Amino acid sequence: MDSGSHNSISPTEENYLKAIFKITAGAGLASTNAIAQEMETSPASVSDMIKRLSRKHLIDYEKWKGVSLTKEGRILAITLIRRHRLWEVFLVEKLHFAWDEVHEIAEQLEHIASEKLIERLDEFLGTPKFDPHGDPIPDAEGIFAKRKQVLLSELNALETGVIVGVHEHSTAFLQYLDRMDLVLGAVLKVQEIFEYDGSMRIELENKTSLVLSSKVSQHLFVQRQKP
Amino acid sequence: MDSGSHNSISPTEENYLKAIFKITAGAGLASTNAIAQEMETSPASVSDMIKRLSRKHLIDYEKWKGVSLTKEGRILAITLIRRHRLWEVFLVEKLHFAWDEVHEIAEQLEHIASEKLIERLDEFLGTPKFDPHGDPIPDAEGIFAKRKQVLLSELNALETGVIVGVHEHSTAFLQYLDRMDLVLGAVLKVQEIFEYDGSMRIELENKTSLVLSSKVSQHLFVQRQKP
DNA sequence: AATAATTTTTAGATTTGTCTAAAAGTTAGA
DNA sequence: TCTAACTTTTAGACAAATCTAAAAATTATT
Ligand SMILES: [Mn+2]
Ligand SMILES: [Mn+2]
Ligand SMILES: [Mn+2]
Ligand SMILES: [Mn+2]
Repeated sequence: MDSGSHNSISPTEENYLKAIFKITAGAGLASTNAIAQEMETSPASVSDMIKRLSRKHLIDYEKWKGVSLTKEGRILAITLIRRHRLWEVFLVEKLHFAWDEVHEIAEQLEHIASEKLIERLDEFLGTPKFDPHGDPIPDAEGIFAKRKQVLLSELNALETGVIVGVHEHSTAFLQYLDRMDLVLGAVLKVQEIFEYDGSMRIELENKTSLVLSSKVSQHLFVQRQKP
Repeated sequence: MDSGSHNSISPTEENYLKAIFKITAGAGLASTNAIAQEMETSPASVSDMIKRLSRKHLIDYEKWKGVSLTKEGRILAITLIRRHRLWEVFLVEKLHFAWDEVHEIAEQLEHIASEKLIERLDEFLGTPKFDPHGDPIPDAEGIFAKRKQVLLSELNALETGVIVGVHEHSTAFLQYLDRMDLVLGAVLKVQEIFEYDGSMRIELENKTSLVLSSKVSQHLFVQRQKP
């Protein structure tokens, strides 16, 4: 169950590990301030928590230097991400939640402690490789699926792509995409790119034509389609 | 969301409300000692918690007198029971857990706060009326399904009954029942009752004959079958 | 290099939930 | 009724997680 230290870990500690993983992208250093911002808490609280996580050997830490995850800490963080994304799949696929409604609930569900539960859930869902936002779901060994993807903004005129993920997870963005039928799996063709403001005109399969701001095209992941 | 008081309620507080509901069966008084036993904690801690719950108007309390749930506290307790039992159905029906494995996990899942989640789950499960142990699941208005049931020990010789629930939820008992094929829905006929120790011989549909101790027959709920 | 700005840590409080030990109140027995 | 047994409450401590304010260290600027 508790891979490594027999010390139990609280939901709060788990959230810190996830935050550090996110900041460091798995390896590298996270600053106190960056963690405080990610956790929406004060730097002083982060300093306290850093000591706790360090005592539990979940992070490496030297005063004034920033922190990095230990192997054990990284495994735990990836487990958390696996749980979070599997629950998101469950909420969307089985309970028919919209993709902008699931994050908050998964944020709670990810802390349910039962290895068997998550493996059964994975099986029940058909071992999905990506969550409803297109983010990869690490397998039981912690390996993330990889995929050739680029930002929509990197496509050139006349190129075709399939939407496979979002680079921003805000409710506002997700609801905007829904409204525009820019859902995962949608195929689009870039018609023209306006140098003036970086916006682009695209066409969907049903011939709908849309103009997307550069902010939108920079937050959508697509897979190039060779014609 | 928070029916009534805008004050948030912690998982611990929720567990206390469930304990008080269980002791009082919805109405009546619960003593400090009884709550301490149910919560597996000290009477001193219970005294502290009683003050907190009283301040939040979830229980009525006068020193030295014992506590009772307010309307709001009772609604919350029933909501918890609803969540717990719905999750147990999910774990058994969808994730194929055994009935003796689900309590601990449901004990965690019941604290996930999202009204929409539980209503969607209910729908997904087909609005079940009873959980895997035969306990009634209150509906969204807090109404428990009722059912004519008696303890197996109340049946007379030659009477027939269907197993509909258990009156004890220990792992040992549930696993014993599994081993004996005494599962929910099993039909049995009382063949004879031994006055010596109150044990009874029963026959299952597949003609298996078993002798059950009085301890077993006093912890199994059955529905009488008119022949 | 000296100073200013920023980042990080420490100090001291607070809330929640728990504990043990001791005091206070209630109930039951002789 | 008076004492014994019990239940319940209070007192005082502690760990987790947070906060604000202040001190210390680092980094950037002149
Ligand atoms: Mn999410
Ligand atoms: Mn996601
Ligand atoms: Mn249970
Ligand atoms: Mn149950």
